[in-house]
Amino acid sequence: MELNERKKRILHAVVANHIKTADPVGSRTVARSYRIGLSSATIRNEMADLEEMGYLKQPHTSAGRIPSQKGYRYYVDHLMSANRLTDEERLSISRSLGLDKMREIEQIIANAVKVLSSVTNQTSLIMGPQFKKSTFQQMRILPLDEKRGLVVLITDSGFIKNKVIELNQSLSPAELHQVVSYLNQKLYGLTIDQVTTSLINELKRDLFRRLEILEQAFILLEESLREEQQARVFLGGTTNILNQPEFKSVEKVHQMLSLFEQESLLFEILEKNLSEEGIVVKIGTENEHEDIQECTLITATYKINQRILGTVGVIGPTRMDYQWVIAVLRCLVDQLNRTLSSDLQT
Amino acid sequence: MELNERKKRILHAVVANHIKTADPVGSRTVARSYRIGLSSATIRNEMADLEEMGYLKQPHTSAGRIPSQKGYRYYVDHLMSANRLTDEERLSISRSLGLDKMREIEQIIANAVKVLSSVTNQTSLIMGPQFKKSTFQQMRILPLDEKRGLVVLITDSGFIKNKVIELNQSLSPAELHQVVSYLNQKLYGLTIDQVTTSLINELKRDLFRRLEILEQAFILLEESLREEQQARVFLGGTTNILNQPEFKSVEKVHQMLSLFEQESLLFEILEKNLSEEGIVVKIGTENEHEDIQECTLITATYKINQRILGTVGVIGPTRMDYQWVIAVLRCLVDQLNRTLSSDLQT
DNA sequence: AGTTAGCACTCAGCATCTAAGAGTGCTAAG
DNA sequence: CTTAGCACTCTTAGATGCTGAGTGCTAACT
Repeated sequence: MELNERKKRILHAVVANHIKTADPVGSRTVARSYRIGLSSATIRNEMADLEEMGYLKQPHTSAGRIPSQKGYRYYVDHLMSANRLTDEERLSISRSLGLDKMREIEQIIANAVKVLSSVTNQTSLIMGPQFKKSTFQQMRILPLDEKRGLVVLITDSGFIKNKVIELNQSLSPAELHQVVSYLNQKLYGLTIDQVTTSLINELKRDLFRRLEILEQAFILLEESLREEQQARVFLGGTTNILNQPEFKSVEKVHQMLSLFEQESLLFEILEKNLSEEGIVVKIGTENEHEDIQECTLITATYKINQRILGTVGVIGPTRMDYQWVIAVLRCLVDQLNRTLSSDLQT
Repeated sequence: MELNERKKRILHAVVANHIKTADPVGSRTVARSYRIGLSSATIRNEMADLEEMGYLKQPHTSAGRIPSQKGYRYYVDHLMSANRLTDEERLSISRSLGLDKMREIEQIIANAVKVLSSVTNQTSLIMGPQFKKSTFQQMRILPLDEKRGLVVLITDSGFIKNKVIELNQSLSPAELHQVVSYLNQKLYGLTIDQVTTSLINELKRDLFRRLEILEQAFILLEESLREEQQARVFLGGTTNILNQPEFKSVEKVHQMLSLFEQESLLFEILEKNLSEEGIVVKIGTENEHEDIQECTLITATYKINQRILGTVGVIGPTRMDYQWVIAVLRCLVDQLNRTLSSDLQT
């Protein structure tokens, strides 16, 4: 089953050429452009072999060959050289990320996705940091007037959530302070999804006398738990797919764009790759979701202080410049990780 | 220049029919479907007149007529009956808005745009409430630890902004409190865009001794001023334009979608209509921005406590179901206004 | 054995053509 | 003023033919 050297070179040539031109590539093109030193007839025979083995396919009887999904997979796994970016390229990415100027994590994320899509010329998507995976750091209640207060919830990784609540029962500042410090003590260091309803109930029991204010204060926690269970997905360069010749028909565009509008679906797709570290390439039907089985999805995870926060990726037709996209993605994630870990450290 | 009754009816028939079918409508269709009691020949003559007067046009020599921009304008201004929604329709919109369950203004806005696009089957857009038009209500500084504090800025209309700042100089709680109450006193009731740099500088002079902490605290104000000058624009149903036959070519789709990606441009477009109360219909070249001169934009403003907060609108091809869209938009804005004013009142 | 040249064959893409159908404008009669 | 009738125009869809790119096969060559 292993390909000999010559077949590898021919497969490589076909894939590379097709990625560049989007056209089926014929034996003559391979013979001419890549110095293999063989005639087109020989290459024709080899290509016929490769087709039989499933690495190439013909869109119609008398056209050149295009890589099959298996062909792309082999290319990614064995043929493609790891393209390191030049220093200028890295610098340019770094500059447009503008990480030095940003403070808020959402801002950084939203900007990263823009950069990624414009550099790769594909659609890119990034899962915002998962709130429920952040750890509780502290909670404060800030009285606004007699009847209302502001609950502020702070986690590591730069999340601050707040909510105006109504204080049905007026507590003295001292009492309020007592409640809050009790909560802080109990919750410190837990991740948000460890703050289960049962834990909340337990705390409620302990503090039964201040139940009413607790009720209100915990609405924030519970709502956060519910709403933010699905972190936001940021999209960039959705219109880039329109530049790809494989999306010249309006129906296909429609299909993709409708998918892009369903944030929850995108989230599911990205979440699948949350566990694996490093870069993951899913080609065609390797993707579970039906609507993207004609696409390739390349993802990587980004971290803060060694903890995986979310997934960032690029989606496009299976004919994609794998080398370039992977190199860019790697560079971007590197920089993200570094900045997030140093800057937002608490 | 005034159209006689018969011409009006014919124009009405042509516009209504074309809105429904997207095809050019011929004299025979008008004669048949609408009980005008005239033969197609007579109607042909009248249509020729209407064309000469600029209300209709022919896409090519031997096709039916389609309304010109002027024709649509006349339809909207004089022919269209104000379509009141049925109670079920109003209820259905109300339910899907789910205003009773929402708390945060951004959430309400983001949901409203979804509802609007799905009900009208067009792309809809809504300008988030303009932060700079909200009035300052109070500011607090919440010490987190020795070196850091959380600045919280609260306006009416439900805005809460916050930011972690570093306190270079440790102030005693009492001093901090003093600074903060001074600021609150000075700023209360001002809109954010009245908090100009010169005012800030003035305050700085007054408080020169606490300059350093002020410096940090005001970063929040200044950044808010800058960043949020452009409120967010929320989009819904961007792919709906793909259902419209006028967007069957990929280039046009590309043009529109690229426009949709430029938030700042959308903002400008919406901002133009911020001053006018009620529903504004801009047809074709009545829009200033070039890229939407083949479209119609219908907008309305929404308010909180009598103050205009932002603009919500629907965009689509000039062939649009004006009656329906206007009715829906009116209903939606009504409900928004009512909920915002009662719920978020402070 | 493996490689290569040559040749017949296939097929998408493009342009050209035709027929059908829809709709108009004009004219003359009601 | 209205209408029937007719010639004319123009789009659309389907059919036809041509061209170029590319293949598969065979036979000759190394």
